[in-house]
Amino acid sequence: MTITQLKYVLAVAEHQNFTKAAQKTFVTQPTLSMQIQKLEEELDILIFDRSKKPIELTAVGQKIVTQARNIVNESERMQDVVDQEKGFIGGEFKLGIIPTITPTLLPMFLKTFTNKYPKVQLKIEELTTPEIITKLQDGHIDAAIAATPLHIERIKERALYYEPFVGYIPSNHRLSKKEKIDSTDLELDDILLLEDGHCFRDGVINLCKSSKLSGNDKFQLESGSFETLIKLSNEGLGMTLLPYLHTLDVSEKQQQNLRYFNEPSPAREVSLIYSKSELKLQIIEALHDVISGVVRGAIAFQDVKIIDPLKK
Amino acid sequence: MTITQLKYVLAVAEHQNFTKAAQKTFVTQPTLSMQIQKLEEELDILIFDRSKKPIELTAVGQKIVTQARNIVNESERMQDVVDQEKGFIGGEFKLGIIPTITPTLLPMFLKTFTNKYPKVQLKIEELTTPEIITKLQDGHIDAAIAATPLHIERIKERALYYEPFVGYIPSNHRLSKKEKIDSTDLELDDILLLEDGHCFRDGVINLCKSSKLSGNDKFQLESGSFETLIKLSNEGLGMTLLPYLHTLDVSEKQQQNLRYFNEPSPAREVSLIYSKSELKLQIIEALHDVISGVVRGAIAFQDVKIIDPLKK
DNA sequence: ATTCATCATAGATTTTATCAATAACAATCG
DNA sequence: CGATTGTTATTGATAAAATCTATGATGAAT
Repeated sequence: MTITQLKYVLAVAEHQNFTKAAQKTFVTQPTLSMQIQKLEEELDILIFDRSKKPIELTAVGQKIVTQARNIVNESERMQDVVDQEKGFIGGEFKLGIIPTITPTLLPMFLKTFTNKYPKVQLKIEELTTPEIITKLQDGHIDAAIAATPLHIERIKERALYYEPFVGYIPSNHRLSKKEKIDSTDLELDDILLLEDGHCFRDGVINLCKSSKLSGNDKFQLESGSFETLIKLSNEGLGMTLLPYLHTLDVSEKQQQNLRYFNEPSPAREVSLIYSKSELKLQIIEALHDVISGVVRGAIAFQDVKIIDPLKK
Repeated sequence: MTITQLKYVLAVAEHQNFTKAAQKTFVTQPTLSMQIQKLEEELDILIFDRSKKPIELTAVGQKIVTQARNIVNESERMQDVVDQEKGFIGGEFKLGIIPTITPTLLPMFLKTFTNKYPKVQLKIEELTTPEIITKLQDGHIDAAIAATPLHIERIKERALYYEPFVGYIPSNHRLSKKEKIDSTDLELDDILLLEDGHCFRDGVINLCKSSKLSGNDKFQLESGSFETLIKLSNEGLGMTLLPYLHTLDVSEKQQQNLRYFNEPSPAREVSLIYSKSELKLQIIEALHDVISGVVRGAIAFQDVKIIDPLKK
């Protein structure tokens, strides 16, 4: 049994296809076939059921894959051990970020980080929360930035900051007169939301439910960006909710439409999350320090009430 | 990095000598040198300090060895995973036993076990408790039977039975008249003990201390076997203490010299202990079931008071 | 029936691990 | 101080293996 063989097994298990797995592992398909056969022979058991289309893991195969992940993870951590001892912080690091955070947060810390840790090659990918979770578990990304708490097994969370929601309320809206709004004021019907799949949407829906209405969805426009939402809102189609950091970017004129919540302001917790296997922990800690340092100045709310991003 | 290379590193780290490590791993010394050099090159760090005699691990080397143990352990568990799924219980299994348990317990369960699990090749080694601890941690034995609790990190304990101490008191002894003895009756000066290194000895010393005397060692005979102790005791050199199972073997005449303790009788807890990595857990469980089943009939004491084997 | 997608097999090739022999080095001893 | 011993490193040869290209086999889809 070799580590290489185990990596091949993981690749095939993931893609359910020898040919694709071969491409991903940069070898030819026969190489994969042979090596996996050798492993199956050594363990004297079938890992894959090749009669099914697409190919499937056998019952034992499932457990073998789990154990293989263990071994491969541990083996990849060897370089971490050495790096840590050398005080070296570098190498490729894949970071996932949810779309509602990227445009505001990324510019805030990216330059600082790459300056401070020039040897780290950050590969940033915009992903939804569910995508992040599976990719973390499969080891396709090293860490991610998402709204928490997620309460997911084998995923660790390290809070970066707490970001309050802010109401964006056009002048013709019923709440426009209020200087500060309250979560009990919200009615799901007249809030413009991001399209489905964004966890920010779920958080907001959850927020409304907890106050008043349980949403009859007769009229709803949904968009993928806050820019669009603001424009729609200006057209008189309803209010919307923005994450605080986003409000720093809106034009001066539109700033007047912002209405903060009475404290405790509803907020989302934004965390750096990563697998419990804690690969590349040095880089994760470096990221955490840079980001929370950079954000600390920008957000200074006292009392917030965290909204659960997953509860539906 | 290959699993083989990691095993070589572990072997050299253990023997502090390439030549010996090569013999233990059944390859030639140049093979070891080369493979370890390759690994050092790949990680770009020195694992061994070859200037020291005998050879030493570098600081990073220490951590690499720890991580290598992880990986090698996990990789060896792969076969376990398969075996478990197949319901197969077999293979080589190295079991350590402390000398004060072997002669009585081994005959009780060995035949039953090998009959029930003919595919397991038990390799039994008699070892002292400290030897067992290091060998468990180094992965040289799979499990061991010893007096517990040990309170050692990374070692799990599964109690097999509780074995009371029994006094062996020759007719001329001051306690001979009593039908049942009490731990407060014991005086360290007149108890014959096994030689140093046997944890049974430590347990007994501890027992006395907790009652009366803190031992001025002006007169002490020490032996390596209970047989000898009994004979010495018969010569009038003092009483001794025997573990209960051992008393089943003494001659009828000598049975009359046995004095049980008032309940709660001091006792030792005997456990199957194994590394937290839980390799070959199926066999460990099989062993546990067989042994505790076989002993259950032999020992039927109600109330015992466990003596700590390590507290000094 | 033919095509397509997919995995297995065969034989050639390259890479790698291992070995035997020996060199290099350091410590020890006479 | 040189010889000896115990140790690791180096070298070149050999065996083992991993991988590749080309092709065969199989089953599903057209």
